[in-house]
Amino acid sequence: MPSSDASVITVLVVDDHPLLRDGVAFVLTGEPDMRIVANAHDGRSAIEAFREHRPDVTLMDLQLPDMSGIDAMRVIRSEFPAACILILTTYRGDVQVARALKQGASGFLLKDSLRKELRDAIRSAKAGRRVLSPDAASDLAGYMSGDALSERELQVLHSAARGLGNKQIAAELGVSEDTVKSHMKSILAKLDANDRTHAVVTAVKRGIMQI
Amino acid sequence: MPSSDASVITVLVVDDHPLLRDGVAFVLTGEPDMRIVANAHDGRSAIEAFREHRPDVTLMDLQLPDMSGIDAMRVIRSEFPAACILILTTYRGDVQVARALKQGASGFLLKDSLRKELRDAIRSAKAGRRVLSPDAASDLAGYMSGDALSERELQVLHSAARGLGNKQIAAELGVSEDTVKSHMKSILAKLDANDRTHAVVTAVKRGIMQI
DNA sequence: GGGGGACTCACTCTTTAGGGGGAAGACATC
DNA sequence: GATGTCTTCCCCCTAAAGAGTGAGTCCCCC
Repeated sequence: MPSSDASVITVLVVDDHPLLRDGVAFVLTGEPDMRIVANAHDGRSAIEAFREHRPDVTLMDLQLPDMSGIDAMRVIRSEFPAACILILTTYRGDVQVARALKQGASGFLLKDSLRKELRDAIRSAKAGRRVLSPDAASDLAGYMSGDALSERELQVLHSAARGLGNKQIAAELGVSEDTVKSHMKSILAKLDANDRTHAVVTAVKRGIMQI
Repeated sequence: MPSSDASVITVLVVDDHPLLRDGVAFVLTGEPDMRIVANAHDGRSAIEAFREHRPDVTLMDLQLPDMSGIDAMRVIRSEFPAACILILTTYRGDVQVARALKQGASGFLLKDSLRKELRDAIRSAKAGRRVLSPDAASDLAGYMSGDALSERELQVLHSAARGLGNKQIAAELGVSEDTVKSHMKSILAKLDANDRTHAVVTAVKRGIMQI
């Protein structure tokens, strides 16, 4: 999906914060080899904007009002498998980043990236290279290597965060209370948490879970 | 503390995200009556920048790497009581906003404010008016009217979020375990939570607490 | 085929959490 | 003075959580 002018990288910016979009615009202003062709503030408009403009590079926030950036990316890449999408993330150590990379993101950038990093990232993405913010990359390595919670454990923790007791969680998941307790023990051990409250907080801090 | 040119509003931007600072710069570029005289990425440099430039209006993020925006504001206003400081906040319903207003902030703006809102807010602040983002104002009213947690209750909840049990919290606060239990009962009632885990999650969701 | 997770369930045990009620002093407000 | 909230503390009780230990079935990978 080339742009109309082969020498210019066309960019779509997807973020729900106008000021951040303006910041990107500011950084890219004056760069002769890139041009913002569209902005979007949510997932739906991002998908529409992509269909209309076929940008070379899309900067996509993970947190959008209507859907996650990952879902928007999935839709776009299902239609345009060659779409080049860079994830913008606010928080260091966001576990979503790993999921996004698995699903074809071209890389990710912390929102507190410097101007040069942003410009370099866009050019690298256009060139087909994977782009990883150095700061974020170390975090990624951190929780990739660390004890990851299993799917079932995540389900248990999510239910616990909703204020459910072990018995209620067991009913919800269709298992025995002992099983839930067993999962919870693993969770506490993996997260090095003192109790379920601490576990939820730790998981949120590490980006393992969103609340 | 007037600027060198009385017809121009001098602005100091304090935020740890370069892209957001650039966004503000982008929005203010082309406005003949305002000029960014300095940027700062943390509290310390914000205070220094204020001393050096005496801006008419300061845009201050609440979350800074080295100290809270409120602390930075307090230092600045202790030296320059007439300092005009607008709080920038990312999250709707941030309870910190109420505290900032009490301590002399000129107003607050959500970071997803539109360009016009930002420009208007700066001019209003310079003119001595209080500025409240409409969206944020309703949130403010919401948790002002709702069952607010007392200081002590917040302390208990914070300790609980760190994985402490009632006994440990009691030791930390220098009170009896029964007192902590009593506070926790109030917390659960006020937040309509099933247990402490749910209470922490609810408090974070409502912006009452940060983790 | 063996090792290692993940998921499941069971048992016992101690500690903790949470619900109920009551009460007192400090302090501000009306 | 009365009202109300905050903070502190006490009693009771049941239900729940967490620690320890063991064990069965999967399934994947080496």
